[in-house]
Amino acid sequence: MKANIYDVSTKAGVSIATVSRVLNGSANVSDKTREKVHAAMLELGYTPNAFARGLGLGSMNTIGIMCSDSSDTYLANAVYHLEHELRKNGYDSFLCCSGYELETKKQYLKLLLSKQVDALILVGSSFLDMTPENNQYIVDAAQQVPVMLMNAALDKPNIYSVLCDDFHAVKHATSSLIQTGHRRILFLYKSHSYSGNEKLAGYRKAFKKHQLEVDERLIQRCPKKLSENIRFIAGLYDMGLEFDAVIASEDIMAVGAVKFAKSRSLRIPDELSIVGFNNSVLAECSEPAVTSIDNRVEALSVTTVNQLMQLFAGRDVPQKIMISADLVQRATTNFPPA
Amino acid sequence: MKANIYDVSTKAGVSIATVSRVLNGSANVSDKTREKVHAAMLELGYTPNAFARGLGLGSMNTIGIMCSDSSDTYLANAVYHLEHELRKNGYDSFLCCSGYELETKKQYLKLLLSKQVDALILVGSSFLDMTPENNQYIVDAAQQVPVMLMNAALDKPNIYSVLCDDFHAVKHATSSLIQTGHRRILFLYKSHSYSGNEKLAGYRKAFKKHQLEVDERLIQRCPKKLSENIRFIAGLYDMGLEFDAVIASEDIMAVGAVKFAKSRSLRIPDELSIVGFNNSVLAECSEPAVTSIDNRVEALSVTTVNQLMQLFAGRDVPQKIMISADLVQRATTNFPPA
DNA sequence: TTGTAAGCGTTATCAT
DNA sequence: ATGATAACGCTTACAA
Repeated sequence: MKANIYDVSTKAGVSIATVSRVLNGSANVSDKTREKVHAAMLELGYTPNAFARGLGLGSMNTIGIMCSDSSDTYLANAVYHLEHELRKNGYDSFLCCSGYELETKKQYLKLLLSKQVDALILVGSSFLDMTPENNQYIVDAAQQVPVMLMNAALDKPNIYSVLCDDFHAVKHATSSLIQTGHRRILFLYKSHSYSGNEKLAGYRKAFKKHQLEVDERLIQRCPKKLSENIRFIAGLYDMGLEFDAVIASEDIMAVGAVKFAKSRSLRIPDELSIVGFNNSVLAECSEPAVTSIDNRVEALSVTTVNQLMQLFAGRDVPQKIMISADLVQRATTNFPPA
Repeated sequence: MKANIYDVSTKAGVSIATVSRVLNGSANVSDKTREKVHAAMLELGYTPNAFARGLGLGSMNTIGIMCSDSSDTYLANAVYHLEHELRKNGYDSFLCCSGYELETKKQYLKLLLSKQVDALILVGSSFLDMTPENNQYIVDAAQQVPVMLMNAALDKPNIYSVLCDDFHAVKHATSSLIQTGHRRILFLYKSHSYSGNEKLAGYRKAFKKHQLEVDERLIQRCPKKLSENIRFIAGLYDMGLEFDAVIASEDIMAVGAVKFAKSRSLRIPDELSIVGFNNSVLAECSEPAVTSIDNRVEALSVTTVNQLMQLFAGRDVPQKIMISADLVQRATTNFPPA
């Protein structure tokens, strides 16, 4: 039924080597033979076998994209742009959603490697653990193929990082809140990931800059699910924790803060200012729309792929590239125009 | 550097056939040899070559997932659940975002096929064109591998469909709006896709059932982008089009309707009732939260993969499976409790 | 239970 | 410019 290179060679009356040359666009083929071969291919409906090709070449032009959860708005966007950019460059993408369990991550990464991917892209800082041993599996993987980290950094051989300057972004946003008269700024974070820590450091730095003390009770780990985070924030409020502003490490938490404010009839931004993170569609959907830090997922994705292509081309590439964030002001803050 | 099956066989002092048997968990291997082989593998850090395996087996256990745009909330969720379910069954996923251009879709589908995927899953009704010739490329693809359509249907050999009963869902929602006193129900749609048509048919059917005429001006194609769709709806309103309810074929448009209502100080749901579609996080983020038709993307995804696995197992599977939708009531409607 | 050997469909290295 | 032929690393009858 399905034709292979031998069938084509017989039909065209040439050797398989010549067919292979035509297939790969080698210059060393006469126009006449090329025509003949093309005709034979067309007639037989020939499709080259990718496995055989991969076996011979040692590559199927395939990249493994790993993320914890591609249904997350931010990660979904990253995956989308990565896939797009990779395809532009002739690469297919294996998608792999690993969840947040270390063991699963290890296992899935191994699976991806076993499929002979040409490189790995790990999206999101959730892949970096604070305990170095827990990152060893990434270091090991990098012995086989280049590993690109998006929004994380790990200074090891064959590992490259492209990330957003979360530290300065949060520092700047916090500073703006302080300058507009806020002192009790609730900092909501999701986890102690690499970027989670960067954001928190930016928060602290802003207070330091303004010679203010940080009240540690204002730093809170917050659930991600909307219904839960609303309840969580309300819980803090009801326990007597006072705050006049919120910085959230994810837009969904900022939306939760908006909903909380509504439920207690707090005026936004007068009684409560809110800043989100990611500048996702969620920030827009909220009413009032949420001021959000744009960590430029598209630029990050494009850069990541570009770096990888440079690497494939044998060029020297920097181990770490930092892209600065934007602050998109909407109705939950009253910052003065820049 | 990297070990292959021969290295393992030498180190273990057995033949490659035995190594292969161990690799594939064949029963016909003595425990002792199995141990030896495992030890050798471990020592050499052996990883089987997937290409060679694929070449021998004719499959790499890989499924091609194609969607127009994985950054779309709904599609991102579908992709997430599909990938998850496929992995459970030992399959990897090639992700391919094709956009909405027919030529690109054709080209990408060919690309996916050239990678020797075991099946194709096309997510979203945007893959079905109203002009049958434009679907021929899908029919052709189905000659090579089974094609699963998620939220679309095409009655051709080796093509299977899993879809949500959009027709009845919209009919029911429209009916409920009529029963709660609405007569001028604005129907906002994105495109004339398969499911787009089903939804519209449900809308019309509800009016017919209640022996009411449909005002065609109330059926409007609406931009997807939030800022644009708010403007679009406001435009209709300002042109004098009267409506007391909105049914949107996507949550984002329903959110647009909410924002429009806010901008004109229309009370929700008293002066304007709104129903969205997909029951996505966007519906929750809105204020007030939007009543939305839940087309059960997870159930759809799981079923799609299950069907595929049945098919692989050689069992007979129905060409078309329909799953009914849920109506999730929130604050933009005042339907009586069911 | 284990081994031998023939594929699987390419690419690449030689010759010619 | 073209053709033989040896890899590539694995699976799987068929033998033993």
